[in-house]
Amino acid sequence: MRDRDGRERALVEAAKEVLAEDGFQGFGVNAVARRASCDKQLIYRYFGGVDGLVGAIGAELAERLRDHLAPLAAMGRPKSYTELVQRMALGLMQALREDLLLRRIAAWEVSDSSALVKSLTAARSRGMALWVGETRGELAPPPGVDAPAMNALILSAVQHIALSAASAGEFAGVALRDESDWERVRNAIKAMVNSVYVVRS
Amino acid sequence: MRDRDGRERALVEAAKEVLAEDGFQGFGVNAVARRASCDKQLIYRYFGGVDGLVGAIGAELAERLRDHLAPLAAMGRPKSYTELVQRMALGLMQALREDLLLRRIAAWEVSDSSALVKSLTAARSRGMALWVGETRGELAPPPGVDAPAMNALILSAVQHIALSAASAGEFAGVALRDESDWERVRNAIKAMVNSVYVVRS
DNA sequence: ATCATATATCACCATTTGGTGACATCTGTC
DNA sequence: GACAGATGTCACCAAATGGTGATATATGAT
Repeated sequence: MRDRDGRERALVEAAKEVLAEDGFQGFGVNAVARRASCDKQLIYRYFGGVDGLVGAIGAELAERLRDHLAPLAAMGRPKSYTELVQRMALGLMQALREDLLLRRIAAWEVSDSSALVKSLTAARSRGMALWVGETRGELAPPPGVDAPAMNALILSAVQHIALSAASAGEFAGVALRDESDWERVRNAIKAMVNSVYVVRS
Repeated sequence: MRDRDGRERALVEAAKEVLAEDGFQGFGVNAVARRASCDKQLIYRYFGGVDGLVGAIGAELAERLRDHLAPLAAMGRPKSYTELVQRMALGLMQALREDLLLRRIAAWEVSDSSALVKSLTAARSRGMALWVGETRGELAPPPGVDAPAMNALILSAVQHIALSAASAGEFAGVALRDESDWERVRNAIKAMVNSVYVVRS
């Protein structure tokens, strides 16, 4: 037996590269096998087809996301719920900006409802939840706010902005190109989180 | 000459149907021609290829979006900037929920940066801007808020939530299925817009 | 050394895609 | 009616895709 584990890893690696570079549209057994310089038959044998390959990517996904969020954890515990959410939002935005693969997967998620992609969605969710669970501590949202819904909106906004930036360079007339553009977005996000979770008197 | 105009319209109609039903992945000359029950050659002759066909869809898009937003206009002028933005956000959300084609185009926009799709993005933007221009009146955002950036975030959130709902039925652990789920989201959006544009003292 | 098995490659299949050239048919003009 | 241009259909092409059977090659146990 030559090096099965190595082959499998090479295939997963190739799959991630193809997905990142060509997007989910060009994603398939032929492209991946070509990239990995091996026969596509191996994909069927080792992963049972493209589904298994995607599953393998998903398995790494939570960890990958966690790595992106790690620097945030190093900042110490957030002092308030507001700060927690701000970090989460800005952290996710930064991760998406840096990581082409993450963006491609996020785009895939909203473009396809096949079971194939559900596993990816689940993995990403898990990654986020994991991080939140770790850094949340005792912090709780102010009463009278539907925090889960609000956070879903905030994360939605971040995700969509990041995707639009990469594909169109702007959204709703707001440019999303150089660093000053992003500074503007960061400020808007902070302000938004601030006002949403402000303690009313 | 048999009925060129009719053919062209039939082709555009077929293109919209294919795009709505199969998404942009299955979109191509073959599928459209098959759907329109005519030869694909006509697509090349009349539209110069798939690009022209997409362009024709784009041309109808602003109007289509405007139709969706029309009921809102019938509510009379908003009393405050907050109300204006709320209506815009909820209106866009409703439009996306109702209109599969709109969703598919939105998904396409974040998945593909080809010039093909740029025209669609532009058309959609135009449609929104058009409506805002019509109903804005004298209303202005409170000072000290970066309204364009804030609105971009809000619309981003709406758009992504609508897409996630259709493809996954949830986002960030928040269910997006029955009407009570959506009521929850509507309330969160209203609350968000409210707090963001609240007049501080 | 032998033999079964895991590993890897190749050749091939039917199907679909985007695209084009050749041909038939209809229609308005002269 | 004859003719030219517009309109429509058909057949075909090369390329790529997902998928599979047959076959070679290396490895480990006996």
